Order: sequence, then C-alpha cells, then structure tokens
Amino acid sequence: MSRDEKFRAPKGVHDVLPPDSGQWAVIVARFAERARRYGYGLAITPMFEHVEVFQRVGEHTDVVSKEMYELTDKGGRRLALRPEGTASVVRAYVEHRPAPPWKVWYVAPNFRYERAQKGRYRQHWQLGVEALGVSDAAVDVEVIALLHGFYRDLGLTDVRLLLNSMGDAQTRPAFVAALRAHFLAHGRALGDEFLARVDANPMRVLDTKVEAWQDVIESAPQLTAYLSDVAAAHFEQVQEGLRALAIDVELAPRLVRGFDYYTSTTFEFQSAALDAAQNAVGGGGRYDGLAEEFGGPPTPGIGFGTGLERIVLALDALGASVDVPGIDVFVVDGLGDGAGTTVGTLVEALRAEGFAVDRAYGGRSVKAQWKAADKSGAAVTVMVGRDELARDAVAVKDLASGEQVEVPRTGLVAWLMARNEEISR
RNA sequence: GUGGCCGUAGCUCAGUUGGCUAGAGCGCCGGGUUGUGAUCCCGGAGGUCGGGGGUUCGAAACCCCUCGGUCACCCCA
Repeated sequence: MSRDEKFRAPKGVHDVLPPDSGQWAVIVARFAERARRYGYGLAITPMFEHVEVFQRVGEHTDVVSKEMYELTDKGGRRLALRPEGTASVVRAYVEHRPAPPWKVWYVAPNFRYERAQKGRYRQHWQLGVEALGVSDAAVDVEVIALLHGFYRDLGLTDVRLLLNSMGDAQTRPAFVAALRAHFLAHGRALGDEFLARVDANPMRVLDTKVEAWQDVIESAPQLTAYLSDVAAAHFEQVQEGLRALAIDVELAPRLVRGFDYYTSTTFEFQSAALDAAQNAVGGGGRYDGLAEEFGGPPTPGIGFGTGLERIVLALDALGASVDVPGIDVFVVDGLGDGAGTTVGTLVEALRAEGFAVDRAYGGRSVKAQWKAADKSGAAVTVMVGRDELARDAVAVKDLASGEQVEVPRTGLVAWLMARNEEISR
C-alpha cells in the first residue's frame, strides 16, 4: 500500500461534504420533526456493544455471522461495531426499563464488512424508530405511516410498500417444516447450493433471484396460510388501518427480511428508481420476542430502519432533491480595510437577527468579493462603501434583478425583513 | 466471499497500431484603471496518467501484482 492510499478513506466508506451534506442535514431534520410529531423521542446508543448483543439479533444471518466488525479493546472486552439499529435500542430498553409504551427514533451509522458497490457501503447511515411495549396493530400502522409520509414529504414518489406477516413463534416452525418438505420433494435436481440453502434456512430461498429456482418457489406453500387465528387477525387489522389512511400496500408473501428476530408484521419500501441490488430504501417489522432474548420481560416491539445514502440516491435518480436553505445576505467590504471592524460588526448584527450571512476575507478586491457574493447564492448583497457610509447608509443589491438601493444603516434589518415578508407572500 | 468492467488535472473526458516539454471543456484564481456579480475578452495556477514492479532505445498506452470504483451474484439500508 502506498502512502497516498493510506491517506484515503478505506474501502467502502466515504465522506459526505458540502454541498451534498446539505441534503443530509435537511433530510435528518425532517425526520426528526416527523418523529417528534408522532411522539417519538431521540435515542442515542453507543456505536459499539458487547458482541453478544448483536449475536442475539441473529447468529444465522449474514449481517451478524459474516459481516460484523469485531474487536477486542485494551481491557479484553469483545466488542462489535453496530451492524443494525434495533439490537442496541432493545438492549437499552431492557437495561433501563422505561415505562411502556416506549417510542424512540434514531439516526446512526451502521457497519457491515461486505463487498461495496453503489448503495451498499461498509458504513451507512440509517434513520429509524422503535416502539416497545405495544402489540396493538395501531402501532404497526403508525410506524408504517410515519415512514410512508416521510418519503412522500421528501418527494420520493416512486416507492412501493411490500407487506407480509411472519406469523408468531407457535406457527412459524410448522411453516418452515412444510417449506423444507416442499423444497426437498421438488427441488432435489437444483443442485448442492439449493439444498445447502434449504438446509440452513428454507425461508432464505424464497427471495432469491436465481432464475432456475423460481418454479419451485412459485409453487411453495405461503406463510400467510399458516398464520394462527390471532396472527391472521392482527395482520388483517394492519391492512385495514393502512387502507383507512389511503396507504397503498402490496402483499408480498415471499418477502423475507434479513434478521431472525422478526415476527408478525414485516414490510419493506422499494424504490423503482434504483437497481434491484439496492432498491430497498427502508424496511422493518415486529420483533415480539427480542426483549426477552436480552433478559427483559416479554415485550412486543416494532420498528424500521431507512438508509440515508439510498434515500439520497433514489432522489437523485428521480431528478428530485430537497431544498437546502442557503445564505440570505452576502456582505461586501468596499472600504478596502479588510482588517477593520465595520464589516465584522455589521455581519454579526445581521446574524444575531437570524439572517444567514457570509462575507469574504483577506481584503480581496471589490470585484472578487462581488463574484463571491454571486457564487454564495445569497439573494441580497450588502456593500459597506465609503460614500454610503458618509451618509450612514449601506448599498443593498438584489442579485437576481440587479436592482440596487441605498438603505440607512440603522434601517437595514427592517428593510431585509420587509423584503422577506414580501417574497413569502 | 465469487465473477465481469473501469481508473488521465477539483469535475466530465480526449489522447490513433507504445515515440517530441500530457490536452480540452467546466470549475478555481487574477486582470480588463478610481467601489459592483452572473455574460464577454485576456492571463494564471493545478497532473510523478491510482500505486508498485516488469518488457522496451522509449510506456498514460503492453504484461504481472496491488489499491480503489462499478456491475451481477450473495445479502441488505
């Protein structure tokens, strides 16, 4: 490895910088606001946990068994970087025993050691919520509606919602057994890889893209037919609730998600703007037995995670993007004394009034400062010039129209506010 | 983890079958007289052609290794 390569970000991870990060800031802020309106509080959990925390999430899943970043700290503790969002939150719930219902949201990076490509990174960010302590189907509906509305607000118009039910702990074994029997009876000719997958977890066969396997999958028994009366009723209530909110749903009996802990309701949002390999922009489901796995009381739970990178990618593919607020005012120093305090105090005063204000530094030429003003995207440029200052005024120019007026220094804030009001009208 | 494609200035790319101090557009910086941008004109900075090794009189171009990106599979956000 050469020296240059050492000072590059490692494989599969990347920096998010201006101007791209502007999108991120807005998206996260909108999610935070939406979560607040739904009654969810922010949960900040560590980026690493004892490795056992994540192993409880699914020893047999790729994310945990193959892709986890594990390390031993100087105290000999076996730790792992968070590969997914739910485990830490449920661990925190069990550790602190908040009174249910406990509804939290998060924004956090996840780490998975996998072969990187577009939309699939070794560090990726997820926004998510978790609702613990309520089995009512109303929470399922609320959680899905939260995410659905979030996408709609962002302008992510091409997502479809896939819905399935995994049944409960009592009925799932019967289904898995039936599935395995079916595959063994009709798929023996499909080869060792197929049989190995059936042996490990027959459900994982259901969502494969291998063309040759599709016939056997098509004719396989469906999970929803194996639901207990209770599970079936719950699933029906969820669908009814979504219908009442006019949220379109596609039932996807072969939708299988990557974690062992899912029970009952599972869902996934897919974007048509993205390639199949990374079209899942968000997904989640119920995990009614997970808290017990961590030594807590029996506690139902449901949540989702949605990937920031993929949201941005999908918006991009749609040619859409969220509006990122920029600079309101750019101040040009026409006095030629860059080190003076006149400009500095004016800029600071405007910022104190709530305006986003930027300026040039280092005594650049007036022309260069105006160029910088134009590039800043500011709607208005204020120039502190000798002539105007003699009259205790400043020059104010609308960069779009090219119109320039002289405004008394003490009246500048009022003038800018009046202008804003006029525009918002 | 398996297989394919790609890697030249900040960005998008051009560089004929290996041959002259490696180019363009955009972007960036400066100038076009005293204090005005986005247009126009002029000038400038910026690349050990991802990195290392090899073949050759000579390599950005050919070979090997390596790093990175990307696509499919696997899996997932």
